[in-house]
Amino acid sequence: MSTVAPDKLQARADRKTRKRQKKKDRIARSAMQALQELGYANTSLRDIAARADLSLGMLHYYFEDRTQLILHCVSLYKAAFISGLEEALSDASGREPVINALANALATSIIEDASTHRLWYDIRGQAMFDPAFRPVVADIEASLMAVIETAAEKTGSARPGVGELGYALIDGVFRYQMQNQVTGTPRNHESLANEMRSVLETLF
Amino acid sequence: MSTVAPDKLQARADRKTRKRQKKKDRIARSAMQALQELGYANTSLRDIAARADLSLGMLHYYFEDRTQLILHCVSLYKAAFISGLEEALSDASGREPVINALANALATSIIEDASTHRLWYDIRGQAMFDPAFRPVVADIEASLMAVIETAAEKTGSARPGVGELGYALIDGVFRYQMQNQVTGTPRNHESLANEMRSVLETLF
DNA sequence: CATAGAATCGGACACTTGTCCAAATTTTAT
DNA sequence: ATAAAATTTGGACAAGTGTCCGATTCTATG
Repeated sequence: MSTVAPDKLQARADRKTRKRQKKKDRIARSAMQALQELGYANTSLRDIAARADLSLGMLHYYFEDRTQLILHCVSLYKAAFISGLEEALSDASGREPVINALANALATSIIEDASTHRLWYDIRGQAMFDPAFRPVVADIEASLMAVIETAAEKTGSARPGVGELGYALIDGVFRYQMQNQVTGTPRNHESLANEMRSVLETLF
Repeated sequence: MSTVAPDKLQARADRKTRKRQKKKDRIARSAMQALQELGYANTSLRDIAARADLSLGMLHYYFEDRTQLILHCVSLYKAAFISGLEEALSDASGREPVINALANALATSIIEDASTHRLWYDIRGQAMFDPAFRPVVADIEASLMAVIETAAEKTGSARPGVGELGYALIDGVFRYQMQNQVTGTPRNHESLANEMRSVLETLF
């Protein structure tokens, strides 16, 4: 029947699915624009399609439904933010340098990606009501705790549970900084980093 | 024309508006049930009407629109939660008692009113996208910072900005505790209070 | 008791939503 | 070049939304 070897067929199918993945990523990145601006509750598929210059049917062709599309967007957030933190941390060693690296990376992200984080907090809140979002949220939070944990180890202040508690504390400050950045009182990098540094000093 | 004295008329009008306020409160308290369960994005006026045994027109008769109704609900949250904290704090004096009172009050509220706080965090998140919610949110947050501030004074550890930073830190832990309570791993009062106490010890 | 005004109801209204599909177009494989 | 498959389109569709209003019932006032 088939005129080509099975492994050829396999490779071909793989190429297809990889290409499809890339396309999904591109669509999701476009969708992010609308989601970041309008928020989960106020963004319709038509908003996304319009801002991304895509037809409505396309979204359904690449994503099963609205939830799957948003979930994909959140995964992209995770990849970008977490790997940025890990990189910043990997370059540092010694207590003060590690604290500085973390504080600086967080402050930079507040200034550059405030509206991305705003969307993240929106989705995390939705997960409190819609269980469909919980696995992705739990996954991201676990990664963030792991980042805190390695930072704690690098500063020689690793205690049991420091990842979990540290995440909650840092997140509280980080979210509040984001809120001020978005709703009225933006601060500069130095001010944000200083505040975060003082928190990390008492944590580690 | 009028056969009664003007102050009589005034008193009558006042009684009317007071009665109307009470009714609005009662409706809002009923609406809370639906909102707490379904969240801001997934609660329609029909959900509210059904669960509160009210007609759809009633909601429009007492509240200008959906936003006003939800805003009223959030105000009720503020009144209940903040006054509870203030009361708990007013009974205590001396460093350890104050820290204990605050930690206990917060832990109790996590256990008893987890889904109310879940709604609060939902609304606070909405405020990041819809400016209509920001004044109420800012008002509540200011009250919470004031509570932290007085607690700091009572423990003799008042520094400039302790209310703001303290709020961000405590809120981070409080929200995370709420999340665990709601999505899977509920803890008992002692465990919650202990964690919060250790945070307050380092803050104050 | 009569009656004006408030309170309540149930449904109409215009609009938006997510989902889906048949047809048209483009890409790929033979 | 031709057939087959993948992609893209534009719109249809039903369900759900907030808002609003005429008709009805209740309540208090004279």
